[in-house]
Amino acid sequence: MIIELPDGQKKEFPAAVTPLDVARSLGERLARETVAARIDGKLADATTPISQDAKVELITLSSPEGLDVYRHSAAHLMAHAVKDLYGDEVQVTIGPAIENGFYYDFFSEKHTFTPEEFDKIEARMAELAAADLPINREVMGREQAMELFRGMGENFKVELIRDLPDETVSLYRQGAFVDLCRGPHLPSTRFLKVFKLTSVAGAYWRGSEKNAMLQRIYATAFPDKKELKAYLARLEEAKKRDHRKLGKELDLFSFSEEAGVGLPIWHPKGALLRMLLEDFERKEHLKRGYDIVLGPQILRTELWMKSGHYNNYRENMYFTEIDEQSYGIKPMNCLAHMLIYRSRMRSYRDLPLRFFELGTVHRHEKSGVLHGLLRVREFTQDDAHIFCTPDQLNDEILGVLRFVRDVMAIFGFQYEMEISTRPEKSIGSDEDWERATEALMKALESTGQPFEINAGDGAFYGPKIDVKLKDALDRRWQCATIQCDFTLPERFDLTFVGKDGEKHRPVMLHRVILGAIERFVGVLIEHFEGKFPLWLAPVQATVMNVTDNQADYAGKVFETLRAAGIRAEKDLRNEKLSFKIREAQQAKVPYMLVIGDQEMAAGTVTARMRDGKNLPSMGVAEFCSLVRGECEAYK
RNA sequence: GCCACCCUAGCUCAGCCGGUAGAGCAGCCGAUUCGUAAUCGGCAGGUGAGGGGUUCAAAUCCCCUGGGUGGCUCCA
Repeated sequence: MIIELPDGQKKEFPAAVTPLDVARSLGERLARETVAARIDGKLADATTPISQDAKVELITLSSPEGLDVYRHSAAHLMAHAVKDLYGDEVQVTIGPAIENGFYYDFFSEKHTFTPEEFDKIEARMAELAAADLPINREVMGREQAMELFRGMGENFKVELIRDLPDETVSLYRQGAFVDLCRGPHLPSTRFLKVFKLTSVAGAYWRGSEKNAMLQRIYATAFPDKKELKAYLARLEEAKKRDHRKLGKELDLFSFSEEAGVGLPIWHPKGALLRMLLEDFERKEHLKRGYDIVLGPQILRTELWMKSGHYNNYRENMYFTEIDEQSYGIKPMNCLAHMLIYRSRMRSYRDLPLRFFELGTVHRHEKSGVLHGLLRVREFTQDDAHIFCTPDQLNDEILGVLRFVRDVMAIFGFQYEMEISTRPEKSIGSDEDWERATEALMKALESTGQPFEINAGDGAFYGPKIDVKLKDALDRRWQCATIQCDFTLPERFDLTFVGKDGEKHRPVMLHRVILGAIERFVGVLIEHFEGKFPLWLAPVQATVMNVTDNQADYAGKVFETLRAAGIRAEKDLRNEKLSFKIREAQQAKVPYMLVIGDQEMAAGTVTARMRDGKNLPSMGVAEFCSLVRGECEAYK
C-alpha cells in the first residue's frame, strides 16, 4: 500500500495504517504533534485506518486546522465536564471551534450557568484531560443513534440527527461521554492542556429567535500556556482601545438616557472630528464626479408605501403625523434622490448621475443591539445613488470599489468583502435579481481581492457587496456597501431617453463608502487608539509655557497658529511643564509646543510629539507649514 | 426583542456574613513660577439608577421599571 505525502514523497506500508502510523514512520516528534489528517483531501482523525493507496496530509497543532481540531475537542471536553457535574439537569446541543476559541451551547431549565462556576468546570476538564481518555469515532445508523440519544434524554441531538440527510452518522466517545459529531478529533483527551472559560451568553437554538434559548459558554484553548497568556494580554490591550472608553476620556461624545437611547451627542471635539471627516468626504466625492444634494428629513408615508419601505421596513421606522397627514422619518436617503432624478427629463447623455448626500437617518434598532457609536438609532450616512444605463453598471461598480480601496488606504484599514444575495423578504423579479447579482459578482471578481458569499442576506430591493472593518475586539462591522437596485427605478418610473429616442429604465446603485459616520468614527477611534492622524486630530497642537514669564509670547504664538488655520489650544496655567505635558499626552494631542525663555528669546517653538521626541526648535511660520504639509498628505 | 450579569460623588473604584457611605482623580480656594507623563494644603460634592417589598434596621436580601455590558436574532 502506498501513501503519498504533500511533498510528493511516497511511502510503502505492508498493511493498513493510520495517519498516526505514517507520522510515526517520519519521526516520533511529528507523531506527538499530529492531531488529524487530510486523507485524499478529506479531513479525518489521526487514527482513521487507511486500507488502500491514498494521499495523506498530516495536520499538526501548529496549523490553523490543527488548532481548530484542538479547540473542537476542547469543546467536547467542556461538554463532558458539564455533563459530569450537572448530569440530567442539562442537555448538550452543539459546540464548534470559533475564531479565538470555542463555545458549547447547553439547554437547561433547572440550572443557570454563572462565571463563578468556571473554576469548577475547568477543574473537571483538567481531570478528564489528565485521565488520558481515548477519543473514539463510531459510525452507526441514524435510527440507532436517535435511539441512543433519546435514551440519554438528549432531545436536541435527536432533533439534529432527524434532520441529517445521511443514513449513518458519526459519534465520538470519550469515557462515559458521547457526542454526535462530524469530527475530526484529537486521538485522546491527554492532548488538551491549556483552556479557559471566558463568558456565558444566551443563544437561540439553531439561531432562530422562535426557538428555545440556550446557554452558551464561551472559552478558549491553546496548545501552550504562553499563547493563552498572550491572548489574554491582547484582550486587555483591546479593552483600552474601546471607543466607548476613549470617547469619554477624550470628551468626544456621550449618550444620555434623558435624551433617548442610541442617540449620540457630539461634544466639541467629537463634532469637530466628524466635521473633518465630512469635509473630506465632500471633497473626495466632488473629485469623483458626484453632485451634492439634500433631501428632507421626513417624507409622506404614501411615498414610503410606493417605495416598498412601508411594507418591508416599517418596524424600523419612526412615524409622525402633522395636519392629519402621516410622515415617515427617513431610514434611508434614496427617496429624495429619486425625486431629484425624476424632476426633469433625463437623456442617456446625462448618465451616470451620482447624487451624494451626508444623509442623517433614523432607524428603530432593537434595544439589545445598540453598541456605543457602532450601532445607534440616528446616524449619518455618506450616501449616494448612482443612476446609470445597464451598460455603465459594471464601470460604476468598479469605480465605487476603487473609491473604497483608496479611502481605506488613507486610513490604513484592512477590510473584508462579501456579497449578499436575495433574501426571503424582498421585491422585484427573479431576472432583475440575477442580473444585479451577476453585475456585482463580476466587478468583485475583477478586483482580484478575496470575498465571501452570504446567501440570502441582501437588502429587500437588491443584492449587495459589503465591506467589513474590524473593531478592537475583532468584531466585524459593516461600513461600505454597494447595493444594486432595478426595482426602485421601476416603482418610481424613472426613465432616460436613449440614442434611439425611446424611453429606457436606468439602473440605480445605492452605495456608502465610510458607511455611517458614527460607526466609522467608532472604528476609527479603536484603530488609532485615539491617536488620530494630524489631519483628523481635533486638537493638533497645544501651546504651553514653562512659567508665567512666557505667557504673553505663548499667547501670541497661539493666536498665530489659530490665524493660520491650525487647531490649537493653549495651556498657560501656572502649573509645572510636566503636568501640562502629561495632560496633553493623555488627550493624545499630536504636537505640544513648549515655550520657555529660550524659545521666547529666539522667537521659536519647540514641538514635542506624542512619541515623546522633540523636533528641533523652529519659527512659528515654519511649524505652520509643516502642519499644513502633513495634513495635505493625510498624515 | 431574547438570555445572563452589572448600575455607589463629574470620572475610576472601595465598603467581609444587613447596623444607616469612603478614597483617588477632576472641580473650587490658597500657596508654589518649577524645562518634557501628576507641587503642596484646604473646601465642597452622594434622594446609593428609579419605584415597591421583607426587616427593629437595606447600598447590601426579594420584586418591578429604566439604563449599561457580553452574547443571540437583526443591521450602516
